[in-house]
Amino acid sequence: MRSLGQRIELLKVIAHPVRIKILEELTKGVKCVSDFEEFLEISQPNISQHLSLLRNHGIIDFYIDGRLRCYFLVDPIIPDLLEILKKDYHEALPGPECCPVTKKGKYPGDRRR
Amino acid sequence: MRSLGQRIELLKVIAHPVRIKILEELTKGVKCVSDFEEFLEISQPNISQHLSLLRNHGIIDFYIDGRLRCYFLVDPIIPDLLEILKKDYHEALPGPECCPVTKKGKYPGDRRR
DNA sequence: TAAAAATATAATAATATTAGAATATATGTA
DNA sequence: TACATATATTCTAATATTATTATATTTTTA
Repeated sequence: MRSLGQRIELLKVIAHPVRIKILEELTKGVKCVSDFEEFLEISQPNISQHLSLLRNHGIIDFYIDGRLRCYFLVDPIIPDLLEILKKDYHEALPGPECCPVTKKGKYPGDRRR
Repeated sequence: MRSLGQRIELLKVIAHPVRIKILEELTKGVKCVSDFEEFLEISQPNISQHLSLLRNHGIIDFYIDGRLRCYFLVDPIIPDLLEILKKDYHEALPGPECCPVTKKGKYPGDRRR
């Protein structure tokens, strides 16, 4: 199982608008850097930086085709994670029924709120 | 559906060791602040700060019981997300079969790597 | 009503993340 | 071999996040 540290790392890496867009594109298939330049409105060096970060974390990889670098997804958690993030959840979780027990709770009076 | 911005916000909020521990505890049930003090090795004000952040994002809420604040989970995506993060994925995603098409790709030579 | 317990808020200093600018590298082509 | 194309790397300034410290608020209890 991923350690706590690894889970945090993964979340931090994904939690950026450019990087999540990159990953969403890659779930559809291989893309080279200049493909990304078409729809990400940031500079080429910046795109490369984000791609490197994703690669250093083992989330994506690439193969070389001439002077192109073709990136693709490697980490299988990514599609699942992206899917859940897009899913609609209508109901909030049910609140605690009544007087649930916290360690210090004694509930001497009425519960408020 | 959650907007891109909302998805990023959510990920950023969760991507912190203390906050993810708080959320994992809350999937088990209600906890008050001093319950958290027992197993998080950080100061009380710091715990409060993290709880406030989670609350401001609508991820948790609390009710008041005397001088206790009893926190509980509200956002239904959280248990699903935490579960996926812990799940074991053995295999990497299958790499691109052969010569997948990127916009600029012409594959004149051999594919390397 | 004064003291204590439980928790929150505010200000700040330390640290991490980010984008931008300049430059470098590698490969294909004229 | 010189040039153009595709992409990466390095350094830096701006910004955001974090933990710490001190203090405030609210509620119960003596």
